[in-house]
Amino acid sequence: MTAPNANTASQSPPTGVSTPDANAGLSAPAFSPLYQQIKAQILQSLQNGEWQPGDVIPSEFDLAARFGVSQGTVRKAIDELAADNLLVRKQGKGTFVATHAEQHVQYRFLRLQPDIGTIQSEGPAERHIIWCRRVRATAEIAKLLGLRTAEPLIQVRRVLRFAGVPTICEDIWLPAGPFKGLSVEQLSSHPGAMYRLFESSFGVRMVRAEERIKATTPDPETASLLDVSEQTPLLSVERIAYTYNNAPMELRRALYRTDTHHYKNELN
Amino acid sequence: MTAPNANTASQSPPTGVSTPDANAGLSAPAFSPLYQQIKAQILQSLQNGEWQPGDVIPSEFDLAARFGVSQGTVRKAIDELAADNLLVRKQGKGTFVATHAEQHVQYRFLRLQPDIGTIQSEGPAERHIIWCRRVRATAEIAKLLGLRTAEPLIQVRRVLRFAGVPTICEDIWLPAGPFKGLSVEQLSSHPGAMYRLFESSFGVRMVRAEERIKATTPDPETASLLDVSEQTPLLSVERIAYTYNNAPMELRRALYRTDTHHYKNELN
DNA sequence: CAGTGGTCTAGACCACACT
DNA sequence: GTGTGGTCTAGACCACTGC
Repeated sequence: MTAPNANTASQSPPTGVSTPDANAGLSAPAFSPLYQQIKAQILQSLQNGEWQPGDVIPSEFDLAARFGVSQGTVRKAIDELAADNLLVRKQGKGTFVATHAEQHVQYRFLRLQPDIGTIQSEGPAERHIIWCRRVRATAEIAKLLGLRTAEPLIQVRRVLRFAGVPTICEDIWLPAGPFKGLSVEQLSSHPGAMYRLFESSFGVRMVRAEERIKATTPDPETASLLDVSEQTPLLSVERIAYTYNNAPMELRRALYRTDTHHYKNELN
Repeated sequence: MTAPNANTASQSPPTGVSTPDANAGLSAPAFSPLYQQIKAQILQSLQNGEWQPGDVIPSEFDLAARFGVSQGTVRKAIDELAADNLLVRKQGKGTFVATHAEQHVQYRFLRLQPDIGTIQSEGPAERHIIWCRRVRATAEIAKLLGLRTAEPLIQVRRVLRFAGVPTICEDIWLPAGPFKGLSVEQLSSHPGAMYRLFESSFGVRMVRAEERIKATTPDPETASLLDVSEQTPLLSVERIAYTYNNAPMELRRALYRTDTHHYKNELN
C-alpha cells in the first residue's frame, strides 16, 4: 500500500523517474524529474480547491507517503512552489497556501512608491469607485484576456488617493462569468485590496502578472479625476494578471501620477 | 588541513554549523547554516577575482573537499548563487562564472521592447556616443553612488537607435577611479553592450540594478537628440547598478520614447 | 513534549558533454 | 569511458512552535 515504487528485491533505492522499462523502442524524449511531477500534483490540489488560501497543507512526510516518494523529493517540489509565491513555509508550524489576505504586503503587484520617506508611511490609500458596469469585450481586450470578441465583461473604474492626492486612475476588466455578482457595494465596502475580494468572494487567486508601461497624457475625463492638466505626462501601466493555470483573468489600464511617486523595479 | 570540521572520533556526521559548544552563556542569536558560509566563501572567490567571468569553477566534489563539507551542501550554496545569476550551471560541463559577454541576452537590464513582433527582431541597436567627459559629483549623484560630493566621475551621454529611430537618450555616471582611462574610442569601437566592456576592460561586473521610473517631457537638447517635440511624454528611467559587494557602481538617467516600444515588467 | 520545517550527510543512479 | 551536474533516497540532527 505504502510503497508504490517498490520494484526490486534488493535494498537498492527505487529507480523511479524516467520509467526506463516502459521506454523500450523509440519513445518521446520527455523526461520529467519526480519532483516536477509532485509539484504538478500539488498544483492540481491548489487549483481544484482541495487546499484553500490560508490553509495548512499536509506535512512533508504526509505528502511523501501519499505520493510514494521520499520527503526530500516533496521538499524540492514545495521549494519551487514557495519560490513562485504559491506556498509559504513557516518553520515549526507548517506550509500554507499563499493568500492575498494575510500577506503583509498590502498591494502585491503595485510598484508605485512615494519618492521619499519610508515605504507606505503615508498610510493606506483611499479607494473611490467611479463606476462598475457590464460591457462587452472589444476585439483587443478579448485577445488580451483570451476570450472571444463581445463576450460579457465587468468594467470597473476607480481612483486611488495617497495622502489625499489622487494618484492612480484605472480601468479594470474582468470576465463576467467567474465574477458574476460583483457590485459597487461589494467593492466599496470591502476593507482590503481588490485581489483579496477576488480570492474570498469568487475563488479566483491571482498568481502573477505582466505590466507594459508607456508614457502618455490623460484624456479630459481622466485629467479631471486625477486633478492634473491634459498636458501632464503620466505613466500608462497595462497589467494582465494570471491565475493558477496561467490563464489571464484580469486586465487593468491605469494612469499613474509621478510627481510625488515613482515606479520602482528591481532587476536581477 | 583538509578537514576543518573534523571534531569527533565516532563516525557520526560532523555537527558543525551552530558551534553549539562555544555558545555557552548568553551568545548572539546568530545562526548561519553551513551552506550560507560556503556561499559566502564562494562569493569571496568571485570578488577577489580567483575565478574570472566565463571561467569554470571547480566541481562540486572539489569544492566540497576544499571546504570540508559534503557535496550536497556545496550544491545548495551554488544553487542560490545560480538563482542570483552569479553562476551558471551547465549539466555535463561544469559551473561557470556568469558573464555579460556570453550571455545570450544582449541587454541584461534593458526592459524596453518593441510593441509588436518577435522580441528584438529589429536587430541590434545602433549606439551613438554624444560625448564622454570628466565631471565632479553633485551632492545628489554622490549620495546615489555612495561617494562624497565633488569626487571625480566620468559622464557619458549616448543615444540608442532601434531600426533607425532614436529611442533612448541616456546619461551615465561612473566613478573615475575604477574606470580610469575610459575613452570615447573605447566606447565607440567596442562591439557589444556596455556592461561587457566594464567587465573585460575594468574588471567591474554589474550584478543587479534598481530602476525608478517616472513620466516626463524632454529638455530642448534631449528632444532634439530623440527627434521629438518638447511636449512628448517620455519614460524617465533612473538606474543604479550594483557590483558584487552590493556597492553602487553606475548611475544612469535615461529617457525612453514609448511610441513604438514599451517597458515590460514581470510581477511575481 | 511531539510535530513541523531546515540542515547536513552519504551513497546510488541518471542525463549530458567531451574525448 | 570519464567527469560533470541533476535526481532520489534514507537517516540523523537542529531550530522553531505550540501543547
